[in-house]
Amino acid sequence: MLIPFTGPFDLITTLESGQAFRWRREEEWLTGVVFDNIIRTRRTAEGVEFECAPDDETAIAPLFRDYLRLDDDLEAICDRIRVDDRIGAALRRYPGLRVLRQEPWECLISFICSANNNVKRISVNVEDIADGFGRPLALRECRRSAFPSPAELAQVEEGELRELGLGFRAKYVAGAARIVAAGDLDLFALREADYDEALAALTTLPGVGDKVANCVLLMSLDKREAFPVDVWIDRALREWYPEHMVRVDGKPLTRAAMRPWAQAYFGEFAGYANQYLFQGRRLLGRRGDQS
DNA sequence: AGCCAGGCCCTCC
DNA sequence: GGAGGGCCTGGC
Repeated sequence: MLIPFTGPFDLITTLESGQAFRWRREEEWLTGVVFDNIIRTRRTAEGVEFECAPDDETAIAPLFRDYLRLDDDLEAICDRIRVDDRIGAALRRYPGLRVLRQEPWECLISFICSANNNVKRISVNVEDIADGFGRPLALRECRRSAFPSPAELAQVEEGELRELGLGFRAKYVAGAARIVAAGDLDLFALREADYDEALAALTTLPGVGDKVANCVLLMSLDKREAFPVDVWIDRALREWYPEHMVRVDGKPLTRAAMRPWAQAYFGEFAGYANQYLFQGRRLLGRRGDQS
């Protein structure tokens, strides 16, 4: 089925930008698991082509379109965040890169798993959680698993998660699952809450600090002003905005201070700026200079 | 061998 | 509020 779309959108770059961890690529095709479906998709000149299972494509199409945020006016957003030539260079380098609108629950657990971890192993962790405790899915010869619901994951012991290789994150995942499953935190309700309230709610969860919370807020809870500061953003800002990264006493800004600075500097779509800065700096490598 | 990976949490100042 | 250290695991 085709989702018609002729605007700016780079499907491969977006799905491989480290926002989501379950997409796998073969040539121009990407296969992932969203909305309890295996989805196989590619970009064409006419739009986004996809097939899915087990649900009907007509049922999944609007959800998948929403997931890809095709209704966001990307050019207008980029115009808003292009406040200098430094962010401007990153915007030019990755045309069509979008921020996803993911499922909050999986997004939350994924980024709890991201703590002091690398993208490759995060992907393995998330896949192992699904294979271990989620429903099996099939699309043609492809076999994957749905991401387990809060109720399903809440029944899993920390020890079982450690056996999967989650390490110290196992305790956080198990703890967060129990809280969400118990109804003590309604993730979807946070889409209606304002940024500060949603941030405060998320950071009550174990394993969720400012960085993880901002990832979940940006990538699944509609808070486009969210600005997660990780090691890559830390490097990007210090290298590209050095004059703004020193306090009046001469000491460097802490990460806690970098976020509000960036939100004020880039404005209401700071999260989009974050994604372009992240992409730009991450692809330079650990010690790479800008070139 | 040692450091690093999309941090969080706890302790101490 | 801010600095420092520990933490599972795997790769280079």
